[in-house]
Formats: sequence, structure tokens, C-alpha cells
Amino acid sequence: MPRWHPAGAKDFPPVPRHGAPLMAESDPQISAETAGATDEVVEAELEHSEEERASIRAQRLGKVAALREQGVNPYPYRFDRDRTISELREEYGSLEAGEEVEVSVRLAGRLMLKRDQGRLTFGQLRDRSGEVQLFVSAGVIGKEELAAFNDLDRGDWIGVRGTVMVTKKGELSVKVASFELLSKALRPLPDKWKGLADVDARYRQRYVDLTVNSDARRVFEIRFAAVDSIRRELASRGFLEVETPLLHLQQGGATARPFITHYNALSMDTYLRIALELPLKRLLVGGLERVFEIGRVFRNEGIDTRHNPEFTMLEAYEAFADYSEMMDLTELLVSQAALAATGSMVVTVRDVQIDLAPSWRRVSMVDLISETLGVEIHPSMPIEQARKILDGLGLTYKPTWGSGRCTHEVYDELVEHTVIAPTIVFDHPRETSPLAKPHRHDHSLVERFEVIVDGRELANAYSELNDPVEQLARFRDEADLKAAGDPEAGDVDLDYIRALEFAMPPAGGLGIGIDRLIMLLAGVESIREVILFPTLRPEAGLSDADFPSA
RNA sequence: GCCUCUGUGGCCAAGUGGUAAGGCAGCGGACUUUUAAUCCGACGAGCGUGGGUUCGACCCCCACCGGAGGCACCA
Repeated sequence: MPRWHPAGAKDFPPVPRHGAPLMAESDPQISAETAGATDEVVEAELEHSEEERASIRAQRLGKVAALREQGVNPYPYRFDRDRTISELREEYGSLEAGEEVEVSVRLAGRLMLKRDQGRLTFGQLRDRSGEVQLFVSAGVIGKEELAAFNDLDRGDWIGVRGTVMVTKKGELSVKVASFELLSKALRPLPDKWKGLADVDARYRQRYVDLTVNSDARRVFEIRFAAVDSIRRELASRGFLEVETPLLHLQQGGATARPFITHYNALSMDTYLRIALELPLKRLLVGGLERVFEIGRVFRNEGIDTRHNPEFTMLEAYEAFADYSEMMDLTELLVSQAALAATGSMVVTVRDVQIDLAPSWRRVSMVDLISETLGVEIHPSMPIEQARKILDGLGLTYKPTWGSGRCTHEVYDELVEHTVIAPTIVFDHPRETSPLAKPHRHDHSLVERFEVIVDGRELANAYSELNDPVEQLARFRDEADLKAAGDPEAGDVDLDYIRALEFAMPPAGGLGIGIDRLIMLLAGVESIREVILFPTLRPEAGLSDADFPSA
């Protein structure tokens, strides 16, 4: 238990004061002016204005050089911190205004704010856990050390040692007994009140965004907590987390245009993966039974508020299960992630409250179309009839489309975006779902569902196709499309077929777009807000000229 | 790829044909309980880049570069 006692008591002996005037030593122009010689004054004024005109970066480089001259390393190697700021707050948060504790603490962090009061300076120190005020008094550390503290800049990393106190106004503070510079910032932090507003700069210099914008930190805290929750939930159910190759020899697992790269040692092109599916299902063949991967996939497509060329997918596969177990699993993973990340299963997107708690509505695609539009369309109906329905709805279609594709089109264009509350839309047309297992009762359908929240697809799941003969036939259809010029069509993955021929157990599979889940949980509208370093075009104008050495 | 909007000192931000407000930070000074501290003082940009129109352009036009949103495309 910490012992507290009234303010005023000191943990550290007062630092002896040094008689030297504060600025005289470090400010040559002042001594020059007081010297009175005309030439010297003119020279000093010149020097003075030059100093003022120097860029902030040049001034800081000057400070770095000055420190080195004094034998101080502006970039030392380590600091012994004994607690984080949030730990400090937990321990001493109940102190009353004016109280002080005779315990020395050692904190490290970034100096975010400085308030110079003359013989007293307040600082604001931030570490990863929070912020705390620094109370830096000449009476404690002496004039010289106070001057040195005042010479620090916003953005510098520092370590401090001191006692814990609460000011008259009730602010928990560390009364600094000593401090050291841990890393000197050469560039100034953005406006202390407005922060960094320019979105371009926020994405390119995410380090600055994270430093000054608490909203940015909040989004990524949500992201880390949500992903952590998903991992724990899956692990607790016996799912094994695995890592599979990013470099693929064949294009497959989804329909998307891939990035192609070249592997010199083998003198061949390889694809960056567009999905996790096929390697994971090979592991089901291998008997791992429950596997998942959370990983980056790459699609060579455009960038917009919902698409980044590299993004994060969760895929999970469970042997002996079908898509109905995947429905339960999806509800569980998403609702628990929301709870872990935000403290609530209710999220707010554009002022709309959405409850992610189980159980979600479950409705078949054709029923949902019927309910929303009053239109009865079904993948099994004659194509002429389906076309009439699309005509009636003002939708266009291609001559190659069957009734399944037409049904899906109605759903995509007119229904999906109207679904706000989390909804499991199941039994998709077989025609538009080449990787799912045919429906056990209706072969115009497949056992597939998507989860729609706020009008957007959040998850996609199947009863996985494990019939090698049918899989090969579907691969060949795709290969024909690719040969005909469709860049999104996949290759025939003969090794995958061979794997299926060793028999893959019946299984349910689930994919969740992690970035979109985080958007939902954080209530943000752009995928770039949930990706630390979103893909951007090369920055214009940044050059060596921006980095003069002195 | 197309359309609309947008780019002003380190950051925020006004100005939209007549020769660049203001704030923050930085610099000098005052101040031992501030919390976007306050007060005083001095300083800093020719307005994304390149052309063009004009007596004159940050403001108008064109192209290019970066960014945002939308469309197309895409799960």
C-alpha cells in the first residue's frame, strides 16, 4: 500500500542551485548586446534574426548539436520505466487535491504539451496507456535543470523520475526530480488543439495522426481488440491458427484480379493470394479439422471507401459442420468482437444504432426479395419469366444470364442495401456461387449465406464443396473463361483436386472481411480509416531538399 | 477510366482579379498551481507544379501531380 502524506514533503533533496543566470550562457546575443560595442550589436542582431528565421528543423538540429557538445546523447539507448501512466493512475487516482506521496516513480513517454509559468513549468506526458501532468519546479530541480526542461520541445520522448502529487486544482501530477531526453524530435507536432486535419497527411504520416488524433488511436484500439477477440474465441473452440503462402502458383479461391510478381530463382511469375480458401481446405484434407487464418489478401482492383488493394480476411473451416453451424459461429465471433472492442454489442453508424447481439434474423434470399419488393423470383424458374421480372423492375441483364444470376441481380441491386440490422441471407443461386456445395433439397441453390449489416456484406459462408469431380469441372469452366480473357477467372489447381481426391471431410467455411467489420465497430465510413497504412499514390514533392543536414 | 470538389508558412485557417487576415507552434521577454495557461514583443509564406489570359492572378483558363467523394468496375 502506498503511504501518503500532506503536500510539501519532499522525497528528494533539493537540487543545489547554480548561480549562473539562465539565458546568459546559451544566448550569445544577449551578452553581446550588454557588451555595448556597436559592431557587436549589429552582428548580434543579425545573428538574432537569422536564428529566428531558421526553420524549426534547423533550430532543432542546433539543439542536437549543442547537446552533443555538452556530452549529452540526444538519442540514448534505454530508460528504466517502472510503470505506465495508466498504472500510475490506478495506484494514485484516489489522491485528494494537494496530497503528495513519498514514492519515486519512473515514467517514459512523449512530451505533448508544455506550459511555462516562469519558475514552474507544467508538462503533459503521454505513453501508450494515457497522459499525466508533469510538475517541474525550479524549487525542486533548480533553475538550470528547469531551463533544460523548457528547452525540450513538444514531441520529444523523455523519461522522468519524480514523486506523485495532486495539484490544488486536483490534477494528478508527477513532481519531476529529474528527467532525461530519450529522443529528440526534429519536426514540430501539428497544432495542439486542431491536430492534423489533412486526410492525405493523416494517411501518409500515420505516425503523426496517431500521435495527435485520439480518434485515430481509438479506431486502431478497436481493431486490435476485435481481432484479438476473434482469435481467442476461435482458439477456445479448438480452431488452429495457421499460416499459408501468400505467393500462389495458381489463381484461385475467389474471383478477383490478382497481383502478379516475379520470382527470380524459379524464373516464373507468381500471384499474390486473392483468398485463403484453397490452402486451408487442404488442411482439412490433412485432418486438422478446425483451422483458421487471419491474413492479408491482395486484389488488383480499384480503391474506394470500401476497397483497399490489400486487406485482411478471416477464413475459418470446421470439419463435420455445414453452413448452419457457420451461422452460429459468425454471430458469436462478430458479437463478441464488438463487445470486446467497444464494450457493447450495439454499434452506431451514421446515427443509426445497430444491435449485433445474437440471434440475427435468418431469411432466404428469395424470401427476402419477395418481402422487400413483393416479387416472386427463383433460380429454378424459366429464364423468360425471370427476365420479365427484371424488366418490370427496370433492371438490365445479359443474354448469358440464367434465372439464378437474374435472382442475384435483383437482390444485389434492390434488396441488399435496404438491410440494416444484422441479417443472415441464405440459400444463394447456384449459378453465382461456384465454390459452394449444392443445396441438399434444391439444386438450383447452394448452401451459402452472407451476413448483411448496414446494407453491406460483412461475411460469406458455405457448406464447402468437397466433391473432387464436380470441383474439377468447375475449375475447367473457370479456366475456359480465363482463356477467353476474363482476368478474374481462376486456374485449374490440379493439386487441390488431388487433395480432394484424398477426401476432404464435410465442412462449413466462413470468411469475414476484417476491415469492414472494424469499420462497422468503429463507426467509420472509409476503409482507409481502419488500415494503418492505406495504399496511396507516391507522394509528390518529398525530396532530399527537405532534409538539409544543417 | 469518367464526374464533382479540393491543395494557401511546420500545423489549423481566411481571402476568390489589384498585389497574402488570424490562430497554434517556433523565437525574445514576464510570471511557482497551469491544463488549448495568460500577457507583451519581434519574425516567418507569394498561395501543389508548369503554361496561358490580363495593365495586374492565390483568385479566370489549360495541362499535369496529390487528396476526398461519387460513378463505373469490383465482393
